[in-house]
Amino acid sequence: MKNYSKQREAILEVLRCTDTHPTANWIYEKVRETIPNISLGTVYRNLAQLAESGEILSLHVADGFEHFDFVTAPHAHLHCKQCGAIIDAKLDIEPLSKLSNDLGFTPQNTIYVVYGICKNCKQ
Amino acid sequence: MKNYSKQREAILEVLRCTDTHPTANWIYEKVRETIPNISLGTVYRNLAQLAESGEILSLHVADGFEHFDFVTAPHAHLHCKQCGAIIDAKLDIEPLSKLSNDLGFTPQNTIYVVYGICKNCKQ
DNA sequence: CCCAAATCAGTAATGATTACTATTTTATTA
DNA sequence: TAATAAAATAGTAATCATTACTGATTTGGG
Repeated sequence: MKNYSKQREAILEVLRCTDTHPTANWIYEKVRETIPNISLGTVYRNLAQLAESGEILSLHVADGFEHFDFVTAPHAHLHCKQCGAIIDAKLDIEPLSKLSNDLGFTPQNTIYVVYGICKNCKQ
Repeated sequence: MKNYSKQREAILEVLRCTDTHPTANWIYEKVRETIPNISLGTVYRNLAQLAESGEILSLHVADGFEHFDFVTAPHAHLHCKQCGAIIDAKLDIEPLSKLSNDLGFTPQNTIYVVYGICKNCKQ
């Protein structure tokens, strides 16, 4: 059902080696350094597939871009409204996925996004 | 700085009277019933302004649409990957924004999205 | 080696959102 | 009430992240 591809491997590798939360286009530019003729569509398709299978996390914040995260363990994302940075934060509360059972909802994963202003932008 | 407009009033009224989490276009269609020649751009502009001022909540989930919520108090959103429904859920944990973080981040509001499958779609 | 399914590169199309402009509305002051 | 500037609007055009499509290439199992 799911075959190996060196493109997908390279995409995962790029994501593994960054601590930011890049967009598809950023990853595309990065992967092009090793696979110059890779297609942007290929990047999108593989990212969607990896997110679907739970290997990576897809993150939608209020900047109009889809962001990706190699870390799938529950954690919070602090999104600076000014500079656009997405900062990881430890989650020292119980994940929400435990809560939603009384509604008959089967949770798969939870995204926490805190909007605000980061340290740098505040001065 | 901010003047009254009957268009903004109508947009807020539509949002106040729905328990779903509509998109700009859905709100546009609804407001057109009372203001037939309102412009879609006007709906977008006012929703952005209302979200910016904190009167409503802007919600980005993995369906490519921006959704809006009249309820600004912290609560979780259960998003069904199958039918696309967004269901409100009580938040019986301490909101993330209250948590002190040593990252120097100034939180303004937090969005909680739980992805999964809803009761109906599960059968 | 052979074949079917999966994946790809390259390109075109989609469509939610934003930008632009000339006109109208609002709030204030005289 | 009239005059004025700022804010908001309708209508339309432009943007651009993402998706869809197509014919070629790669993968994996027998």
